[in-house]
Amino acid sequence: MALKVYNSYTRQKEVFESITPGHVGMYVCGPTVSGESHLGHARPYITFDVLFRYLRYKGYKVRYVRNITDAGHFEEEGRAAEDKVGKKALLEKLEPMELVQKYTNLFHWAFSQFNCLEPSIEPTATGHIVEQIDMIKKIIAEGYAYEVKGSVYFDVKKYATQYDYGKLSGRIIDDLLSATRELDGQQEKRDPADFALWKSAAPEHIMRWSSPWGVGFPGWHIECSAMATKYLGAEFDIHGGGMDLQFPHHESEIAQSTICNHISPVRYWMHNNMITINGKKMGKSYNNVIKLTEMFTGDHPLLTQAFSPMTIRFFILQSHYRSPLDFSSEALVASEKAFKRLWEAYSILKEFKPDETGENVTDVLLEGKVLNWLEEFDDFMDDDLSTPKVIANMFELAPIINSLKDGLIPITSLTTSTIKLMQEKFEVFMEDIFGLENENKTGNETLKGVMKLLLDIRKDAKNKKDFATSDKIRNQLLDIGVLLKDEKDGGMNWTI
RNA sequence: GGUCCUUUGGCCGAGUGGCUAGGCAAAGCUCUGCAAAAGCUUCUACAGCGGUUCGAAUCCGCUAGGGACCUCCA
Repeated sequence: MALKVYNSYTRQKEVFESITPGHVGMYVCGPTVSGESHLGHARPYITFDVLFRYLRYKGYKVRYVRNITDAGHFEEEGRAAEDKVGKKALLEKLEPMELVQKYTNLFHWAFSQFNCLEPSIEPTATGHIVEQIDMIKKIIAEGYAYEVKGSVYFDVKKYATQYDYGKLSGRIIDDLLSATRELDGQQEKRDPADFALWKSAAPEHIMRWSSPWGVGFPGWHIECSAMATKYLGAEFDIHGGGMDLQFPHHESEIAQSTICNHISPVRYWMHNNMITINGKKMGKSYNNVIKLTEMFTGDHPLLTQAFSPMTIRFFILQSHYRSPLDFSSEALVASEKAFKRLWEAYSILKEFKPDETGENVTDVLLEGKVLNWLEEFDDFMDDDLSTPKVIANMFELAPIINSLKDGLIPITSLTTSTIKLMQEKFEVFMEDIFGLENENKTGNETLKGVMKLLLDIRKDAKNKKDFATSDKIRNQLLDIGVLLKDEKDGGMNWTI
């Protein structure tokens, strides 16, 4: 089956066909490193990490470009231009690049916790000022930008006469052009809908570069256009990002690149929906953010406990990326338990020795069901990354795995090849595609030795019906977070 | 105000007109020294009203609630 993705540009699911067979160019808008990443940021980077992993699974060679926005851009056109990064740096008495480095490191750390693969290229805006200036020059030469007092603006009105500005975001150009904004400096622009390509820098502005139009800094939208063009070409396959970036950011990217390269830059625009908290989007402007470090430690009034990176990753995968996802501690707790149960079943599955069974099916019905659920893994992913459905199927299989282990279902019910397929599919989807990983810290050899000793003592106690000792060991271990489970055959299991 | 989206059982969330989504919680049972885990079973919902249809959570309309974007935002 062919992969289908929802293209925001055409507003429908389309069969994915890459421009260059076997290769995919993918660009995702990265973080602005002027602050700490919060829960909302986890969604796009995990979503597109799964897409990246799935494309590779499908056999594509993928160049995944995700930028770092480290050049502060103005907060609002026309208003006194403020360099976000520069401004905060003053307050914290740090060099701008020191701050950028700090938050970039933190970002990298958080997303490695999420087991996100590193992008193929992670370009920084400050490292591509030259490319951005070149691109602006080209746009001016093409006649779609004009300079005013050291700033350069894109001429949206002119662009709209030939191209469909507003198509991606469903904007009506006349509304945009007639929109009136009571902002200072608005007079500079020929039309309120015009956006800045280059802003002249006020003297107090720390981040500044020389340009043909004077000292200043690049507009926000131009960095993505410049870097995407440089590393992926004039036309590339996938551009991803949060829905809130559709307008004006992505709309403007299309305009800039189209004028510069004479071709619409992106084949498939993909946008993830927002994470909400009490029904409201999580965002700086709403003052309702929960930072990732707070999620990991549980140190936030809205959190009843700490939540591990894998719990959060699983929580995000349990909903479809284009649906809004409402955060609550309760929902995270549910995901934590669900993930634990699923991973446990997966671990059990890994231990199966399929050779014990044969090629003679003793339960045709079950065999058929299992095979069907497994086949659907791929179908569901092909259908615009329906991760929740894949997970639902995994949960259909979990009781079967557990029953096979406990002997409630004879192992001979399924053929060798089915067991092997199940093992293979679970491994590929859980680990390679979903990027989930074991969080148990049971790998330490010393700890293992100590635990073996404790279990031996407890087994002896149990055999002597010394339940006081047996329970003491179990309860005290539970107090420090080690869960003991007795098994049917008298064995014992433990997890942290 | 404009554009668009959304409203599913106690909670979270899939849902392509006809077939049990799934998870968490809760209850009962089985297993068990007791637990835990596991297994089985129960709880069967689609905001309201009207329409289309043999048949609608799914399509259309109206009403009500919620949200996103229009300004930095993933």
